[in-house]
Amino acid sequence: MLVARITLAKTDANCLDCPIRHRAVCASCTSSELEELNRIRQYRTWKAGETIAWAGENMSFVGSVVTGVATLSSTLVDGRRQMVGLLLPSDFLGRPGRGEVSYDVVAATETTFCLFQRDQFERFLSKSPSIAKELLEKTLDDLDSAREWMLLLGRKTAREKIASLLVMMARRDGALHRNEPGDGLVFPLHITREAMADYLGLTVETVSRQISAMKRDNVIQLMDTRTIRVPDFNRLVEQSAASSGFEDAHHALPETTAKRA
Amino acid sequence: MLVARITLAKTDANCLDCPIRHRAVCASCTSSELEELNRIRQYRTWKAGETIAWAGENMSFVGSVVTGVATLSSTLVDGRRQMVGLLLPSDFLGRPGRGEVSYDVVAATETTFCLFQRDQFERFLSKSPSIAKELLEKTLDDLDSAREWMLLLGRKTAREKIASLLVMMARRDGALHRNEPGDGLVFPLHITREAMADYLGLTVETVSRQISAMKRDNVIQLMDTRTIRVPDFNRLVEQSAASSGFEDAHHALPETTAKRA
DNA sequence: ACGCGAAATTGACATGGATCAAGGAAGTTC
DNA sequence: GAACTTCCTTGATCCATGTCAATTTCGCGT
Repeated sequence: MLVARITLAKTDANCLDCPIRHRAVCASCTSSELEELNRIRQYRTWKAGETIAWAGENMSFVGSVVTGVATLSSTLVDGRRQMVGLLLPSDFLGRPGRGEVSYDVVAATETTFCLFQRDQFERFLSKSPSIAKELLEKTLDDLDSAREWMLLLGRKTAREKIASLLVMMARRDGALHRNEPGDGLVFPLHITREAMADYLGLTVETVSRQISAMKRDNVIQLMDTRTIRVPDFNRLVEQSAASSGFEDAHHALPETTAKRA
Repeated sequence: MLVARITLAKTDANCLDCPIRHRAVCASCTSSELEELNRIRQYRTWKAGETIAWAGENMSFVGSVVTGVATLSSTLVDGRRQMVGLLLPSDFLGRPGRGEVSYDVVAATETTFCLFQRDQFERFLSKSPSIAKELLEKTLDDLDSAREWMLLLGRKTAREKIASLLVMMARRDGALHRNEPGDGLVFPLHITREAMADYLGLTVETVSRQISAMKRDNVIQLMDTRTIRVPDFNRLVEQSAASSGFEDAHHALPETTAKRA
C-alpha cells in the first residue's frame, strides 16, 4: 500500500509534536490549554475500509484526523450513495451537542484520529473561546466547501467534475507537503474510483472514461492508477470550470502558497 | 404580490417584539445582551429581485433575515448558476472575520434583515459565548442542510428533487406558521421556477414538466403557480426519496411538531 | 510464481434531462 | 384595455451520462 504507515502511540506522543498542531481546532490554544487537551485526548487508528461510524448511530467521541483520509457519505434507501465530505488531516469530526452522527464515516485509507470524549470536549469548549472560535472557523470553511461542491454537483459536466476533484486533491496535498514543481505536480489520490464517483455524483464507469480521456489529451498522466502527474496545473484548473466568484482566493495553489506548518 | 408586506421601522421596534427573537442567533441572549444588540442593530429591507451582495464584494454588515426569502448562489464563468443556500427568517448571513462574500445574495421576495456592522458584531461575538454558541449551532445546521442538498444534487432524479424541495418548503413554512391540516397542506413557494431550477440543478423546463406530472398524478395541486396544496403529505415524502439516514429526526414535520415561536 | 478477488477499463446500448423552439398566462405600464 | 414583459408550460429532438456486460490490471496471500 502506498500510504505511509505512521503509527502513533496512543498516549505517548505530545501535542507539541503533533503533525496537525497548527492547523487543527487546537491551533490557537494556549500551552496550559494544550496540556489539558493532552491529558484527555486519545489517538485511535482505523484501517482502510473500516467504518468509523454509521449514520444514525450515537458517537461518544469527537476529534480530528491526524493522518489518513476518511469520507462522510449519505445513502438513499435504494442504495444510491453520495459522499458529502472528505476528512483530511486536521479536519474535525463530530458535532458538539449532538451525539447522533448524520452520515456514514468511513476510513478511506488507514486513518488516525485524535479523539476526545464528547462531554469532556464540550466542557472544554465552553471554557475555551479560542477553541470555540477555531471550531466555528472550521465549520464555516466546511460550509464553504460544501457549497462549492453543490455547484459542482448541480452544474458541472463529468469532465469538469473530475478536473475539479484533481485540483482539490492537489491543493490539499500541496498544503501539507510542499511540491517543488520540477517536472510537473505529482500527487496521490488516496481514494478508489468508486469513492471518486460517490464524491462527484457520477458512476465509476464515467469516472474511468473521463480519466482516460484526460490522459489521452495529456492533461494528466497516471504514474499508477492512484497517482496523478499534472504537467500543466493551469490547464487542469481551466478544465475544472472554476467559478466566477472569488472563493478560491482563500485556497492555496500548491506552487504559490502553503499554510506554514 | 402574495408576500405579506410587513414593514418594520428601522429603529423603532424592540428586539423583544422581533418575530425571530427565539430562533435567530440572539435566541439565548440575556436581556442585557439584548439591550446592547438593540442599540447596534438596524433593519433594512430589499425589494424582490434586488441583489443584496455580489460574490467577491466586501460586505461590512452581517445579520439575520427577519422576514422574506433570500438566495445564495454561485455562478460559473459561462453563466451556469447554482443556488447553494436559501435564507429564510431567522437565518444568518455573513461570516465573522471575513468581509468578502462568497456568493451572490439576492432577495427572492421583499426581504428585511436585522443587520449589524461586522466589526461591532465581531466584538460582541467575542464577549458573548451564548451568541457564539448559537452561531456555531446555526452554522452546523447549515452544513447539515448543505450536505443533504449535496445528496439531492448528486443522486436524486428530477422528480425526487422537486418532491424534496416541496417537502422542505412545507416544513420550513410549517415551522413558522402552523398549518392545521383540514383539507391538506397548503403552502407558498415564494420563488420562481427559475429559482427552483437553480436550486435543484435542473432547467426551468424540467421543473415545469415535473410539476405538471405531479399534478397529473394528483400528488400536488396548484392553487396558483406559486401556491401548492398537498392532499397527502406522506405520499410527497415518499416521492422525495428521503435518505436512509436519520437526519430528518431533527426536522419538524409540519403536522407533528413546530418550534415554539 | 500462481491464483484469487477487488479495482479499473472499455464497449454497446438506453435514457433522463438538456436544448431549442413556440406559445400561453399573468402582471405592469401607459 | 392594449402592448409589454416576465414567467410558465408544452413539444420535438439530441446528447451526456447511466446501465449492462465483458475483459484487463493490480494487489495480495499462499
